[in-house]
Amino acid sequence: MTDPDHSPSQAPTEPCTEAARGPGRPRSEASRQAILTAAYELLQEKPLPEITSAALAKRAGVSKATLYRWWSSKEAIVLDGYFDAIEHRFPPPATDDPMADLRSHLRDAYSMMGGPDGRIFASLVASGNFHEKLREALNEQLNSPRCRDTQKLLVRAVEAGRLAPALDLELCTELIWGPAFFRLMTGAPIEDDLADRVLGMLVCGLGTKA
Amino acid sequence: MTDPDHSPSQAPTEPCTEAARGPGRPRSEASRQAILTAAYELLQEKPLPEITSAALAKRAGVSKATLYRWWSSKEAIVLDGYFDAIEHRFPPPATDDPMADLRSHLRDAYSMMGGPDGRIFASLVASGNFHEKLREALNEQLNSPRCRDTQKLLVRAVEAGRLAPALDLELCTELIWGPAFFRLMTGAPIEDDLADRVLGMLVCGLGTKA
DNA sequence: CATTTTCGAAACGATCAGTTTCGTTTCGAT
DNA sequence: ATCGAAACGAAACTGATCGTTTCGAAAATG
Repeated sequence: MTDPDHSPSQAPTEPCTEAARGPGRPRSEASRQAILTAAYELLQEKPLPEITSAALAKRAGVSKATLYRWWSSKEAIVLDGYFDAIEHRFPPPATDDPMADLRSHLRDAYSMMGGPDGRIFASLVASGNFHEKLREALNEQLNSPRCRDTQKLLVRAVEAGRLAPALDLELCTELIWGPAFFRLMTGAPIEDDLADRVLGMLVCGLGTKA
Repeated sequence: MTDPDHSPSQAPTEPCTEAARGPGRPRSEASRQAILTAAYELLQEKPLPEITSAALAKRAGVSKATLYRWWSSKEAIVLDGYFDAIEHRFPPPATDDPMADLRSHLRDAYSMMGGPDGRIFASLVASGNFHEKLREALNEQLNSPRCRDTQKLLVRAVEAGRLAPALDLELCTELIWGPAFFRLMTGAPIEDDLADRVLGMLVCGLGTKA
């Protein structure tokens, strides 16, 4: 019978970041980089389910054996490649104007979501629905940190008296990011001015101004 | 190769409800229903990619040939099964209180999203990322109609003076539905009171009260 | 130089979507 | 009644991809 495999063997996903101390041939750093690069390149060309381990190996110029020696699954490789590529983008702004920072942060995020990396992100999030490991990694390494960034900026705006005190920060974050997720998942484009429009409408509220 | 363009996609989705006109054995309505029911049952048990056509056929008590005689793909079958099951749920409310209607509409939607049907919806939306046909069908037959419902209620609330005039209805809708999509895609639960909290925060806005 | 480990090539076994074949069944039309 | 067109079930069949393994050769360390 089929059983939801869920890797019986504990994942060798442990990619000894540190140099091998023991004797013997050390891991090839060149291959590692080639694999991560190939993964990101392929992600730009096709959604995750259409990326085959064979194509990945071929693009990277390594064998499949090498892939599975260091990663537990195709998903793990591709995710690493994505993280590796986008790791140092969009550091949260930190000027002395909290609202400007918030707007700038949102613009960065929405700009990313609207471009090629957004499509990649969408395909990863979508795949997360079918691979709990993938979803968790995505949440822990991308979504949660980004949401924390947003919340820090929100807190600063509240402290500066620009936003209402006692805000539900988590809900705020979801309202802010919601439209991007909505469009990502429905396939609608994310225009350049969307971030500003979202922020504007959110700050003002839908209600009639008293 | 035989003509790959069997029937233009979604056409066989709506098979003759009436008896077949031409000669020959008419289509088995029992099989059709059994297939749709089986599809919905399987969707409740596992995400779409894990549903095999063989399992679908077995559950419905039909042969795979019958499946593909009437549907063009596994996705089309499953989508039909889902639509068939949820078709007549949650008609948009229409009392004389626009804001109450809006709240009630949102509660219904979020309640669905938070339950088993929401998980199914999530898996379908996620799969839509990898099947353009599926995404389009989902948008046309579910997302767009629901958003139109929301917008109608918004318009009525505006006309009643309960919401600000000249609202960007599309953006409003995305803000309203955004948090549900966000949670659906990150795997976070959707609590019973989320709809009210979203609506409350949206109507008031994040800004400091003037 | 010996040890240890990697690497590439290829093969393996399994699964799945979708198609085809074939013999049987069903029903409308004659 | 009966004929025949089309639907039906069972199962074989395509063609593709998957994760994983095996094996010998290459290479880096001590």
